[in-house]
Amino acid sequence: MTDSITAGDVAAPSGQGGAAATLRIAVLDRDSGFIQVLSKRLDRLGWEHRVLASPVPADAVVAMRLSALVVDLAVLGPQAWEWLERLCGALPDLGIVVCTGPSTVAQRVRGLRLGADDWITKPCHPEEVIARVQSVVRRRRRPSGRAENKPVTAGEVEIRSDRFQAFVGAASLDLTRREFELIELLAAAEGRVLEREEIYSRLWGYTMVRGDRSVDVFVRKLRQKLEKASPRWRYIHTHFGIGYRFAAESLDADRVDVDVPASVPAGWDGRDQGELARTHQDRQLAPDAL
Amino acid sequence: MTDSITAGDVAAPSGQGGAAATLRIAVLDRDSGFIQVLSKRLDRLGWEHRVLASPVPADAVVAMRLSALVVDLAVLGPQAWEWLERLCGALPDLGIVVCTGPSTVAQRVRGLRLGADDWITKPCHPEEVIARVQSVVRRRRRPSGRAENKPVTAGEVEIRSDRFQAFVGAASLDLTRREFELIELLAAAEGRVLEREEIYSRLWGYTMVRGDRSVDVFVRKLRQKLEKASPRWRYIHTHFGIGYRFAAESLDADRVDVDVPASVPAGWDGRDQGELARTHQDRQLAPDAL
DNA sequence: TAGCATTGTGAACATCTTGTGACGATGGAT
DNA sequence: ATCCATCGTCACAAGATGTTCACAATGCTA
Repeated sequence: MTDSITAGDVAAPSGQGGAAATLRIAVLDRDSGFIQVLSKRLDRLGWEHRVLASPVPADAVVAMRLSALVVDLAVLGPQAWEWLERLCGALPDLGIVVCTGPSTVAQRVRGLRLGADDWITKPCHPEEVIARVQSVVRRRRRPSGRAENKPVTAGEVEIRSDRFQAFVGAASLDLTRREFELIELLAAAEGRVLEREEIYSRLWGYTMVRGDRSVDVFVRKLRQKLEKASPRWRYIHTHFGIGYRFAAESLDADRVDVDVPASVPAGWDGRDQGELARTHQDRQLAPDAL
Repeated sequence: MTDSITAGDVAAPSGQGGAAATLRIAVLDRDSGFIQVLSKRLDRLGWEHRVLASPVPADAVVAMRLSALVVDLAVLGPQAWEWLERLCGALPDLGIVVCTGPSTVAQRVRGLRLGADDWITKPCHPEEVIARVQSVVRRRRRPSGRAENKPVTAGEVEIRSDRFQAFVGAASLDLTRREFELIELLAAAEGRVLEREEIYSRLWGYTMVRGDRSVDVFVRKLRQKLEKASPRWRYIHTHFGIGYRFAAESLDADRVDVDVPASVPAGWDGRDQGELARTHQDRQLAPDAL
């Protein structure tokens, strides 16, 4: 929206390979001494960072794609709480570290309850600020074991996180980054329905605005590539008014294959397969398909 | 910016349908005063917690299946760092909050780098400890959300919130979003009568205008689908002038099955089953049915 | 039993959602 | 500087879902 910092996009929250990803930080503060010292440290660490001197609208913060934000509530003035609450609501994935002057226990508790991840009282040592930011960010990327994950298979496709790519046999689906993130996310949900909002916030890192069609568009692109590579299967199922569900289902009439064995009793729906083949719209499978 | 900590001061951001999951906490400390006050607070919150007085081997901590651990490094003695590092390595998902006496910046940074999620300096207010523990735990269980809920069963139907759908055996009821929300709401009420106004406001989010028939219409749609999928049962009962009640009742003459035992007094109405089968209308239950 | 109020029904109508193809912006690579 | 891949937004069309309405059926009260 407003501006980007420098380099291309920072690793999406979900993403990240093994190496310590570069962090992208913003500091919202006016204390020039503090800023100067902190900036110097951040530079040395190689973290992308920028300094904001005045309350930035939550939307603008969203556009910055930050890993974390260090903020002095004093800069925000009277609407500090409101601002904080809105920001936390819009960016559940953003690490927020309040670093501000003397405060009461009640204030700190309130800030933390509103969604702040940490609260540091000034004066403080910049090294501690950095350590706490790291701590906050560290927790965010939980399933760090991406590298160790075995490849996931569903129907004919094999999703290999180590290559950021999906395959059918030896052929690559040639997925782009977003497409891969999407299929990975869906497949990881193991047949659960994921709401659009959740998909969006996990892929893009912030809250979806009403009317955004990005998820739909990427689902279509993914479907096209899946269809081309594995025409006899359906993988992504639409749940009207809700979102999408990933489950490999064979279109071959003689049997109903699903990536989860021991699952679908035949005659799962009373609908004929033909209709399934015609549309992505989908009825639920048996509950025990999980 | 002044405020006190009153009871329901700030709703947890996670708020919404799912009741705040019970947390399981351990406190490793010897400061009896601190422990006593903190325990009292934890009790009131309904969190499961236990107090440990001496360094517990990491394996033992694993077995406790904690959400978070509050620890005073002083208890650990000289091997505190080593212990901390081992624990963090073994349980990357465990929230670790160090709560200990005066320390240097270097010590705090070291602790945080080793894997601690937060560091509180004593003396401190127990409310702040709790708020920081919540903050630490908050992000850890984000993606779970709705998936945690076990499926609800009533009569022949199984309501699965992870699929936004209800099933009878292997067959889906093919509910739309609103229909599903309705059955979910009714079923969650466990046999209580829900007034129209309440149903409306919980599903639509605003208050019902007089004369709005939406709830009735959706009840009918739901009934149709339930009837088709499970003809020998009645699930939604009308309470004239009030609203609806969800309870699985078998139409088979030999016995009256109800999903909520002890709710419907036998011979609950003096009506014969035949009439029940003919209409949805339903007399009030005995007062204790509430 | 009559009469009014409440609820059940079916269908028409209004909205909202999703699938799709195309386009312009952006950033990296050649 | 130019070319290419990717992304995200639009506008449109086809469907699905949600709402409203008129009327029938049922319940409650006088």
